[in-house]
Amino acid sequence: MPDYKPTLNLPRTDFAMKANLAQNEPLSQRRWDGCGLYERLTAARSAAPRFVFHDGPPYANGAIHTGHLLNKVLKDIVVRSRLLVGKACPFVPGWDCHGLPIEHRVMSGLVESGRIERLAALDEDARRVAVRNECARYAQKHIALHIATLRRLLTIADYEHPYLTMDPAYEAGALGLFAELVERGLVFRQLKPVHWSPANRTALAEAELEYEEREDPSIYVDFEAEDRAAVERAFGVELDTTPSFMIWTTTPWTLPANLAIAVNARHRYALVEIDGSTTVIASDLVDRVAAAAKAEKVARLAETTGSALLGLGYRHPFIERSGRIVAAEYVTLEDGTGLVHTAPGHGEDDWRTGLREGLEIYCPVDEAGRYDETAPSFLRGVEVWTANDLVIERLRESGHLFHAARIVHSYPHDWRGRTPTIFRATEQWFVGVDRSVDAGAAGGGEGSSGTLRERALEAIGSSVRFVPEWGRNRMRGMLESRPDWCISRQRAWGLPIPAFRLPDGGVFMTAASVRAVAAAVAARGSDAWFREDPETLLATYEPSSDPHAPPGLKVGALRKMHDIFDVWFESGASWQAVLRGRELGFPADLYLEGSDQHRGWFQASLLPALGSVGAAPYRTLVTHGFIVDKEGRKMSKSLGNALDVEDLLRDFGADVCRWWVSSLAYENDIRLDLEFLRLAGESYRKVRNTLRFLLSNLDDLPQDDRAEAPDPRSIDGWILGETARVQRTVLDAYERFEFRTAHLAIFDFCNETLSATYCAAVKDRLYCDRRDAPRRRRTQRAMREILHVLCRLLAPILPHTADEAYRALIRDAEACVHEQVVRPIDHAQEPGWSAVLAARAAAQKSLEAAKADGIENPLDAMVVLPDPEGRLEAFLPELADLLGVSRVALDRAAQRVAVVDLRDQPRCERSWRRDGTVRARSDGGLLSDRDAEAVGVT
RNA sequence: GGGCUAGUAGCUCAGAUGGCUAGAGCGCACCCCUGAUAAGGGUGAGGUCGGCAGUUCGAGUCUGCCCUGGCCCA
Repeated sequence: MPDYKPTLNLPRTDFAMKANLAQNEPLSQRRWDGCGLYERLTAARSAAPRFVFHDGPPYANGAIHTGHLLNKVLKDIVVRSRLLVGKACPFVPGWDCHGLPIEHRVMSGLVESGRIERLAALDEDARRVAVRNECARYAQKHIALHIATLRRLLTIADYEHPYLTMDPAYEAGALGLFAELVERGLVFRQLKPVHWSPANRTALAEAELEYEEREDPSIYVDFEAEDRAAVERAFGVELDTTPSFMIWTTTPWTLPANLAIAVNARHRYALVEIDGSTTVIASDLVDRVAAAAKAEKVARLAETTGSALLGLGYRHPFIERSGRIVAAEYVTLEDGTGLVHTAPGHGEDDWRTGLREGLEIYCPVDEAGRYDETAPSFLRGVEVWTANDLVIERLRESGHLFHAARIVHSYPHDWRGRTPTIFRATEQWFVGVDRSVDAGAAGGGEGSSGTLRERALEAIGSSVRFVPEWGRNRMRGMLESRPDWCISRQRAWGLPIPAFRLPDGGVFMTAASVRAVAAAVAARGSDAWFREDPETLLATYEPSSDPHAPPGLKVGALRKMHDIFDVWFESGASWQAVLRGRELGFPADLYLEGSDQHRGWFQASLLPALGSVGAAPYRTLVTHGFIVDKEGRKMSKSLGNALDVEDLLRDFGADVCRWWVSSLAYENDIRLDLEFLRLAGESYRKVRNTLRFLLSNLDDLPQDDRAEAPDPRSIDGWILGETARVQRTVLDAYERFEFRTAHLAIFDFCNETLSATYCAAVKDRLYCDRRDAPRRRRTQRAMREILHVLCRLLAPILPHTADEAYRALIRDAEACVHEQVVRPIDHAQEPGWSAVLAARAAAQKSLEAAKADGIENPLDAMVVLPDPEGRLEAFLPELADLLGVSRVALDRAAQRVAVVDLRDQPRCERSWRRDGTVRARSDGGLLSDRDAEAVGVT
């Protein structure tokens, strides 16, 4: 029997089945970098419609983690899908460089290495510059690491020219924006309590605190009511003595700053007689207080609600001053008395309450932790820690001390000296959200007036698109309740707030002076603030032309102040410093970040933009969720369930990671486990093998082969119609940021439409038809067209694989799919195909059932399809291939599919089909007519 | 404690305006192919739709409460 295998047109391609991504992807990356792909695209699309997509700056610290992977891959799919439709999509990656985490790290390093001692010899400014240099180096190092990994992730961006918030041009942009806000009257100074280290005379951030056990006094204090009758009315009783309000505190030293007592309006409060004193305590806490004080006689006289107590007055126990009862939600029944001593200068909650109630933010404690001149005489000059006992003694003497004990509790300490810290009100800079924007100020600013809050609510309510839509509601809630924005920090590593101290103790900073400093910073970086004197910094400032300059201002008499900006202010200025500064376009079409940025960067960007240009800096906000582990728990290093991105790239490859990302419902939490990536890898291989099968059958198709579109009733006409449909679906999904829909459409197309249906059906003609048979060529041309479409549609998700396949397709190793634009493809769908596919499904079930009768191979069968309306007739030439059987017949009278056993009929030794034409040929083999013709025998 | 959000087969997800025996892919099981071969094809088994009440002729889909996660606040 002749061996016919060599006469077949079997598949051939260099496109390997095994992707070897970890090894080959870096080669792709190098090839793209080598040809300057980003720059080439920028140049090629310079006149094209632009999609302005602005990157939010990750913090320049640590390594790229899985959250970055998610974020940056989603962004890259956006960029590449816009490039695919011919748009220009400049994408400048950014890094947030300043801030405490880096400064903290650097300081720890300096302490450990002992170099901190050497810095101590320097003056204040020189020390700051030295620390800043270290910080800058640290940031730079991590940015380089980030970029390397992001490149390895196959993201396309202007990595040669990233924006760094520590670059002079950026800093100047941020200061310019700040000047606008100053000009519009949105920036002001106000006291606010911060964590303070009396030992080091410095403000501390939350991260610089270490909580340690500490023993403190625990005292219950009676604050005498001012108006007995009012209390009687509140409780509906008559009394023969003036009652008091009982508070509990562990910081007696803050009592001199007491200005109010807070209650929870919803709780119940009791008027009690307890060991001789008549006082008010939360009903649920009476027993607890009595037990703590070992009180013997406790009698409840009456009860009322917290709201009934609001507004009642009391006398301060040792200062000539009155206070009143105010409401606060944070008052709980956990401990104490349910009445909270409130000192707006000594606590964050107290401060908020104070602002709301219009209380003074009073803080009689200086930076060394000693009372100032405003304190009562027995405390002046005394350290707060010593004051505790003095205060207690004074309360005891005057009969206001109900009970005193000691308590061991967790208390914040300065991370360096391990000394206890206090809350102390200091002057801070704020951007006011409820101040009306001074629209008349020079420089304009469109839009109506209104406050930042009003403008923000309006912007996100109408002019910004949210994906997912619920982001709008979430952000609205946050904007409605957000406080004024405290933009100052007392650190070294940051952008200085360019304010000066006047000789009279006042503060000098105007829009014009900020702009002058911005010019200096633009030229010499923000280190200039620490290196230069006020005259140099304000070289371009002219007091006589600044209407806001204080009279008689002498620049030489100014002293620099040393607050720096909150890093959120800096990153929030990116639209100004980058989009406008580099003329990339404003506002941005898109910001895409994790949903935590509804409070963070989105707001930090929105508020200043509304305050200066009067418009939101973005048109659309897309947010994604957070990576969690297999069980849905937060992923973190400390929990030990974090996955390393470098490991993932090595073990799975960037394309597989990206394929996984594209499959996600990214707006929710995202579970990640090695198992999921393994599954993504399998589905990736399905796509890859489909590409490979298509490519491997084009080996002999002449490059210049062209022909008219195939008959829509042919299988090739059908597949081209399907291809067009998939392209529409995928492009539409990309457009709407529904990458998952694109992923599914592509996968389903590769898996079902192509691999299981089309490719299986056309194998026979590809392998067995004469090489240049019209039917075979028609299929090859269809496959080539499919590949052109598929490579492009895959390019945003699988940059390496799509490019690899594309280069194999057009047989040009230098080609690049990423420079290609989507192909117009318009093939009509022949409506009869749905009946054909339904018949195919029915036939497959019948064939499966026929296995029981011994017909295990479909090529041993003929299928008779019922065709009552004759709808299948036009497709008859393709039906046998489509069903994978040897023959198909149609029967108008039949009700159901019939499978006919052909095993007694001769089988073609070349095509293995029993199509009824098989007979012995001149070469001695058994062949069908088609195969005899292909081999050239008779 | 508050705002937003999620909980549907082992896994990832679909399931406008409430309406037939709740869908898809992967995985799994069984079978076929051995001319896509560390590939390919077919068939099939898997779910009390987080829990408990309620509204309704009828609820995965509406309401309330609860449980378990996530983000942001307090």
